[in-house]
Amino acid sequence: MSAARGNSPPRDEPNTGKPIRLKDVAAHLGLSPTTVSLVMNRSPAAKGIPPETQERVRAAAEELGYRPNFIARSLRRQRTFAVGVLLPEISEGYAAGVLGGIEDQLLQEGYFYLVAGHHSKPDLFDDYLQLLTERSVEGLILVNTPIENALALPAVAVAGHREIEGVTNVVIDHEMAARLALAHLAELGHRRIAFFKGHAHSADTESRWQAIVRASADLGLEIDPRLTLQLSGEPAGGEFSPEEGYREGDVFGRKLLEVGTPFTALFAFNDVSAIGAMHALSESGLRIPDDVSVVGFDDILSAAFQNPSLTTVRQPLHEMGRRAAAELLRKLGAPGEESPLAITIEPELVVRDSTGPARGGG
Amino acid sequence: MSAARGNSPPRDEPNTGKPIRLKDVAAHLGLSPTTVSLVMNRSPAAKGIPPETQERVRAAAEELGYRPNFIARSLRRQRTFAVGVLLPEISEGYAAGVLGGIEDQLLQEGYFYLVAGHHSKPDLFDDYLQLLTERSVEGLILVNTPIENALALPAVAVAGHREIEGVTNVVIDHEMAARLALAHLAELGHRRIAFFKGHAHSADTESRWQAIVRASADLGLEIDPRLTLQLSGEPAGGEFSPEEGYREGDVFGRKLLEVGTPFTALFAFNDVSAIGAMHALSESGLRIPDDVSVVGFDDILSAAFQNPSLTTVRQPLHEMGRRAAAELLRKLGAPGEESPLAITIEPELVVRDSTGPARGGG
DNA sequence: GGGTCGGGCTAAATCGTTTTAGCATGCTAG
DNA sequence: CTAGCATGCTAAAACGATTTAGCCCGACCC
Repeated sequence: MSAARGNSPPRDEPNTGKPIRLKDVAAHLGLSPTTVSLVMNRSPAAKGIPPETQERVRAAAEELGYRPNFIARSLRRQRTFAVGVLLPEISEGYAAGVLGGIEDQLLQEGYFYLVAGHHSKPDLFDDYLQLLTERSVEGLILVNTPIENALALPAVAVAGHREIEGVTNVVIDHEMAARLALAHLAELGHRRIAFFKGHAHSADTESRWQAIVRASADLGLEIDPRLTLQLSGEPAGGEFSPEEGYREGDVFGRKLLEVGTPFTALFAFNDVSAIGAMHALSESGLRIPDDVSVVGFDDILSAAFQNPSLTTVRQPLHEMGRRAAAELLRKLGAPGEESPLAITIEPELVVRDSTGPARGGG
Repeated sequence: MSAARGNSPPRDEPNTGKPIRLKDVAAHLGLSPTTVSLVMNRSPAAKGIPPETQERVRAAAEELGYRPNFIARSLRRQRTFAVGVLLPEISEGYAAGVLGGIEDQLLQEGYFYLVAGHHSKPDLFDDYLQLLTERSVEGLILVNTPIENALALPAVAVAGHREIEGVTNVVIDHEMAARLALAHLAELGHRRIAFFKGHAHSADTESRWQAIVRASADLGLEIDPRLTLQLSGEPAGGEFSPEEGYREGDVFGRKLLEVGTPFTALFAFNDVSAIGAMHALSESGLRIPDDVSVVGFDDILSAAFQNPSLTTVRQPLHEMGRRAAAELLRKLGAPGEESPLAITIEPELVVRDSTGPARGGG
């Protein structure tokens, strides 16, 4: 016999053909699938298997290029290491930012995720919830997605609208946001500050406004109702388009001027309305920041590209996504435990060129 | 017996407890799992089952709230209806736009997808490729992701750098892009046009430049080498940051002025460099578009928010994502068939306020 | 009356793992 | 000499579907 030399047949199929199954490794070694499984998973039950055998198994697995089939494993263990993410639309800046953070955290922890964009249509929303559940995701992250009923799975919401039993909300610390922005303006000598309030149906509107009222009081600033305008655009269940917001800011900037009450600064509800207002103001011959300082909210990409660049309160979207994912994984790991109703994230003031010393004031 | 009336026991567990299995439905009906499976899947083999029984099965499934377990089904059928998406980073505008299109197309066709952001690190890239493969994705979409070797799965690349055996590239039609932009400028009377060329290692740079050269010739425009600047920033394997690009555009805008050769229009390589250049130009006292017209490329969100708003060649990112996904699904559906090496997408000229009639020209 | 046919199902194998329960074998202790 | 106990493994039953190969029974044909 010429093939008596090695302990494996002389055929050479390293990576070719079908993937290697656990059974193949076992057969290759003359062991049972059980043993191989035990070793590969470093199961506590493998303590009865001598180190030498374990080494043999691992070497064979490596040599044959064995990759466990995740589907089969999921079926047996009833774990998919996947979570579902529901959001209005990926290409929208807010959601993309948050999703980036979710992604980082999840992949780092060995999870994957399935995303469904419901385009703010409630029926699609239910459908996708159904589909994700069928795919056996272990938990859910809702970004800017209103829900009606309690969910069957552990869930975390970012920019959640309602409070739902068992769903943790990740929200920005509005108190801090208001304090940062107003303290900055106050320091620059501003006393007469105009405000854009958010849309009536946005979750953030009321809490942010309350925070502004409190912070103003703390800083000894008076809020003039004539300088407080409520943005009107009715976001159809979700976000409104940038163009819309921009135009609205433009309109409201003009309205502000029509009021006739003098002011030296504007704290807008978000960056798009701030940018619109900047247009309106500079078209009326006012110079920013010499005549009027403007502060936005969000720190969207274009905030830095404005002329002048926009001072704004940054929502750390990435961080919010990370925290949401981390919290969800914590819930998954500790099913019994109580989980917080809300997680607050600290905003950051980004000072750029749209704010400067008050004109008449200091 | 008091329970002799109905054909099902009087307990009422509609949704409570564990999910319903196929076996449960079968038991409930006194049929075999085989029959139920055949009916539920509308298998051709179910033609032997009388419509009446089929109706009974479907009614029971509905009543019990049966939802097939996707994992089990995937294992048996060796189909996951999932594809993997590799991209540098979600929060980057380009990738988010494309991903939005991918998402729309895939969900519409009943597929889900797993995303992995490799942050332009080649080792992470390989790891994720491995992980996605283990999860049995059926195909891959690479967004702005360079690969070295052929892939084991059907794949489509968006903004692919190299040509790889078996990978279809989705690319923008640079010929058309150049023609649109230059015809627009020519129509406005511009003859002396400055250009920013892309970075040396960007895949688009060369083909777009060639297209510009050809389109110029066709339109009877001369390209002045003194007015042709090559952007220098070396994007470390991926995209460079907006701030960087913006600053670079600023610098190159200034350089352009230093050259001293007169020009009435600038066609930049992308929007961020165009925006930077607009800054530099207006700081030097030139008015846009009265003195100089500027055309960008990409149509990023902030393009519309500039002052003046930027005329630009839009890359339909969403559409590119859609097409990529559609092509991948086609490949999956027709494994043998040859597939195109490239799919070209038509760009669109978005005329805004940064372009106007040439000053001296007439 | 026996063979054939087709209608209406079902048994059992399979997908690739994990996991529970236990089987040989040899050694030691009594 | 045998009970007891490690040691080193394995058989087989899950997980929840799909799918192949038939089975049983009654009707029809000659």
